[in-house]
Parts: sequence; C-alpha cells; structure tokens
Amino acid sequence: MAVTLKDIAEEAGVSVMTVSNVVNGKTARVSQATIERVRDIVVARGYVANASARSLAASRSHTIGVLVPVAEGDMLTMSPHHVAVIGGIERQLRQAGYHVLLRGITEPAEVGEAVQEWGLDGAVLLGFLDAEIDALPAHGVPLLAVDSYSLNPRATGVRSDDFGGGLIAAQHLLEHGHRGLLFAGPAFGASGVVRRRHDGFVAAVAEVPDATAETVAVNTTYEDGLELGRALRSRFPDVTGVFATADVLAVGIMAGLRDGGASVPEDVSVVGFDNLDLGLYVRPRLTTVAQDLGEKVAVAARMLLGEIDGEDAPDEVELPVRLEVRESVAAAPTPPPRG
Amino acid sequence: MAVTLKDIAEEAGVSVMTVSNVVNGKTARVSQATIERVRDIVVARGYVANASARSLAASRSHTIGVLVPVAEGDMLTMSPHHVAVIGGIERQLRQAGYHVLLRGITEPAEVGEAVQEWGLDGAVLLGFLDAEIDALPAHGVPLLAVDSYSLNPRATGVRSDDFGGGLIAAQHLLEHGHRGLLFAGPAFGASGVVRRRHDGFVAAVAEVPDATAETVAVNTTYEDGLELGRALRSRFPDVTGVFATADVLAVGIMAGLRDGGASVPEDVSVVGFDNLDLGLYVRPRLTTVAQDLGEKVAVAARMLLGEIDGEDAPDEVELPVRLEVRESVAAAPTPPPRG
DNA sequence: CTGAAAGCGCTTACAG
DNA sequence: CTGAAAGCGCTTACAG
Repeated sequence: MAVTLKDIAEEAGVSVMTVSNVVNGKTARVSQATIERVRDIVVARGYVANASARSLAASRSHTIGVLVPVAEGDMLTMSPHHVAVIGGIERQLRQAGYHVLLRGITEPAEVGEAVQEWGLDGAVLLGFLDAEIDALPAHGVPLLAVDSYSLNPRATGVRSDDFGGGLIAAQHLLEHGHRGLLFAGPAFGASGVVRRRHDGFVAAVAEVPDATAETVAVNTTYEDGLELGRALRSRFPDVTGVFATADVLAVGIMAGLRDGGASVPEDVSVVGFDNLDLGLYVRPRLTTVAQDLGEKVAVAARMLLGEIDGEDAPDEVELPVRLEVRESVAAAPTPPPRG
Repeated sequence: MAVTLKDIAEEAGVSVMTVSNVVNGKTARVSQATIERVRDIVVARGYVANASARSLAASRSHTIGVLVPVAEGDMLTMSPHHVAVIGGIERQLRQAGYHVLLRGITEPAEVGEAVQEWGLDGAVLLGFLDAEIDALPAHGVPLLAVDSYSLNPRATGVRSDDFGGGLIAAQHLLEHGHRGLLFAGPAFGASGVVRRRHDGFVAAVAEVPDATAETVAVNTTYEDGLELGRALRSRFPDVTGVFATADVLAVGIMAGLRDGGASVPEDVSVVGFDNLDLGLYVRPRLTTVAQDLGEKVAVAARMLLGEIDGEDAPDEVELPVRLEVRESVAAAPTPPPRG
C-alpha cells in the first residue's frame, strides 16, 4: 500500500489536515517547526498525493483533456502539426501542475462524457470540424479549439492568420511574375481554415490585372498531390504558380510535376503551408507559409489555464504567419507565343 | 452538478449499490425489471460515472500511463514512430475501456510517482534508455517497455528484430555487389537497439569474403546526415553501400551525397530503417527496413492488458522485420582501376 | 497555529 | 434478488 496522508500525520503527531495544508503549500497558518517536520517525513516516506482522492474531494482534477476526433475502431492519427501542439501543451501544463488525458473522440457527445467522467478542468479540441464545435453544448468547463473558425462562444479559439497565409502565398507568386495561379486544397464550405486561405489567395490575385486564380479540390496527401502534379499541365495549361494548403500535398505536386516532365521551379512554382521539416528534405526545398507553432501553443495553454483560474474567456486569438522562402518558387517562365 | 449514482437510485427507488451493479454490468443478481428501469433512467439523465470516485473506491483506475522521457522544461518531442505507437495504444486501450494519461518524464523517479499519483493500472515506457529501465524499481503494476533490451524483469518488452534488420540491410547491399559497407547510426554501447542492428549488419558482412564494414557515429537527424553525406566519399573512399539506422538520417545522407557530386544509387546505395512515409516522398525512393508497427502496438497493448488482468508476465516479444525494396540501392559501381 | 467532522461519488464485502 | 454500512484518501468549511 502506498503511504497516505494519515500515515504522515500519525508519524508527525499532527492532524491529517495539517499535513494536507503543508503538502499543498497552504503554509500561512502552520508553524515553521511543524512544516519542517512534516516535510521531512513526506520526503522520507516518499509520499505522493492520490490524484483520485484529491479530485473527488476538491472537485478539481488538475487534468486537461486533449481530445482528437477519430473514426470508431480507428487509431488516433496525428499530423505533425497535431503532434507539435500536443507536445507543447503537455509541457506547459506539466509545468503548471496539470496533467494531460489523451483521448480519441468518436462522436461529439463524447466530449461531454470525457469532461464529466474525469472532472476535467478544461479541454483542448484538436482537429474538430467547425460544425462539430458549433454544435457543442455547454459543459461547464473552458474549451479551447485549435484552428477553428467556429463561432460557438463556449469554445475559445486559437489559430493562425489563414487569410493572411493565402494572401502572402499568392503575392509571392505574383511578385515573381506568375499570372496563372492555382489553389490546391481540400473542398471547403462557407467557413473554415481552407476557406480563409482561399479568400486570402483570391484577394491577392484580384489586385493584379491579368492574374487569374483557379481552384482544385484535392485531399491533402502526398499521393493525391502526385496525381494532381502529373496531370497539372494538361488540366491547367495556363498555370505556372501553385499554392497547396499543406506541405505534404505541395511535395506530392512537385514530384508529380517532375514525373510529368515539368521542372520545379523553372516551369511551375509551388508554395506550401505548414513549414514541416519535410519541406527541407526535398529538392528544391519548399517555399511555404509558416506559422509560429510554439507561440500558438503557448498562447493556447495560457488562455486555457487563465480561464480555468477564473479569468474571463479571452477573444479568439489569431497568430501571424510569415513566408519561409526557399527554392520552389522562381520567376514565371516566358510564355510561348500564343496562337 | 453532474448526476450521481444517488440521483439515479432515488429516481428508480432502489439502492445506490443496485444502480452501481447495473451500471457495471454485474447484472447476474438483479431482476430484469430493475435492470431495465435503471438503465432507462441512466440514459435519460445522461449519467456518467465519476472516474475519480470509481478509482478511489475500487483501487483500479482503468488508466494507463504513456510515459515519454523529456528534458526538464522541454517539450515532449515525439518521433513519427512514437506517434504511431501512441496512436495505436490509445485505440486499443480505448476499446478495452481504458484511458491514456500522456506524461513527459524528466527523471526516472517520476515513473513511480506517476503510478502512485494516478493509481495507474500499468504504464507504457516509450523511448527510455535501457539503463534507465534497468534501474527502475518495482512499482507494483505492469510496465511495458517499447524497443528496449533491458533485462529488468519488472518491465516486459516489445520490440522489433533489430539484429535481423541490420542483417537484411547488409545482405541486400552485398547481393548488389557492394563490398565497402558503412554503418551510420548513433553511438552505441554494449546493448540497445542500435547495437543489435550493428551486430546484424556486421554478421552479414562477415559472411562475405572481401566485404568490409566501417562504422560512423552520427546523430539521427537530417542535418547530420547531410553533413555526413557531403563528406562521405572523401572520408570513406571505399564505401559504396550505406546503412543508416533511421530514415531521416538516410534521407539526409542521400541529399548530402548529391550535394557532394555523387549519384544515388548509381555511385552510392543507401538503406534506411523505419519505413516512414518520408521515404516515399524523396527521389530515389528510399529502400528501408520496415517493421510492422501495427502488429507491434497490438501485441504491446494485449500484453499489458493481459498482465493487468492477472496473467503472467509474458516473455519479451520480438517482431519480425522485412526489407521494403524501393529505389535507393543499385548494383555496386565498377571500381576504377587501382593505382 | 491546529483539529474534529462531514463529505466528494463510488465499490466492496457482508447480511438477509 | 436487494440493501445498509464502511471505507477509499483526500479537502473544505468551521470552530477554537
């Protein structure tokens, strides 16, 4: 059996609650002598507070759920981006004395169940659709949605400036003389991350006479990129600049273009989004829109912890984005004489 | 306030413990009528059992710790391999009604603290050094170390056949006529994953007259690979076949070789280890030693759950490995006439 | 500065 | 088939 508060109390000759006070640093009203005696015994006996008992009594679990959608029976697949977010959150929370419960969510109702079951003090929602977050009922604890444009006031959000990301990607291409631009990303609706990137992309193109923006819906996988890249010049003969909403997709497109006989960036330039390490491993190195993940995570953790400590729910936070210029964009090729 | 067992009991007009029995499926000694009445109320009220209370009373948390070493103040960095393992474990445990506590471990003693604090039913150790696992004291719960060669009987292990991996990598190179072979991986001691791979590698080389194996210690990062690749032909003029103990490293070496004016695989062939997606994204596609991660995870989860349910600790399990042949190995170049 | 008591929401023998 | 009681290890007012 593990050593309990009671064991320490008996050995120290004080009450259980005095030990509790010492252990929890509520040292204001305890004599120095008692504090030291208790502390010594705690260390000597290797006392560790039982989290379940503590949660139950205090109705505060010091536990945050990191919730990730997952298909029933499927395994939690985390993108490099999710992994970085989880890693960063875990660190911040650990340092603040919190713990992380990692859980795959099969259907939205499980969010509430997880909160109730564990008495979570808060939860981070990673990779949920805006519509799912919109539909979330109140659960009585702070919810923080990463990369969501949901308007649900019960979940605060942290995200990057997706509009700006699309904008600078297009501007970079336009500055290099490209006029036939292509936006490649997953199908999108009236809102969401991809929609914002697209809006920014289109806004930049609209500023430049003669420039045109086409859009193609494609899953963000390497394979889909490969396929698109191979067919790109026949499907979009006027396109010389491509913006892909994810680095894996961009890398696939580059490989496909080369398979199809085009050079990157001489014939077609490509810009990605995410700034994964992967972009450094391929040739040409990928020019991509980078977000400051570390800062995003830090802000997210701070917001969540703040709300738990009773601060007002902050407004949505949108973090800046920048272009990581590498080698996959060059000047637009001189167009062959028409006609 | 969330609804409790007591609420349900009152509404159903039965005792708390009858509700508890129904909720927990200990339905043997409860009348069908009662079962149904209680169940309906449970559903209607949206009852969810409080995990803390349950753990405390039953001294069974249904929670497994996934413990990953991390430098103090640092963030949890998880390799693609770790991510896949965590994802797989989470799925298996979720389906078995267990939960996953993800926690960075700054020093070995924290393993025991985590177990005590949470009343963990077991823990998965991911990425620990053999020496750290060797030193782990008994914690009273099953511990499962992934990819460890520790002999500590308190932690059972699951790993891949690293010796075999090194062996088939070398054999593949030898079969293609390579005689000057290089093993590139992190520095290793008398045991551990890298040591085994090296032993297998050397064993294969020893079978072939004239074949020689050199070894170079290098961190398994892209950048270190790049550096090694660039200098490879001057540092190891006789080497035409390289085995890198990680795919990122192999990819870096390939890029470095090209930077240094060598073609892959025409001048130098390269074999990796891990079978990451990355190997498919580069050209030439990386030939690599592949482990069956899904199977490894499934076995790991099954072993841990079995032990928790009182089965004897199984012996260490070693999973087979195979070569994923792609494009980074070719026939050894004809050696230039020696002067 | 210190403690006795109640209670958090469950489960576990035990008794009927 | 059903329940009353004790207890898991803590914390929270409250009283002194």
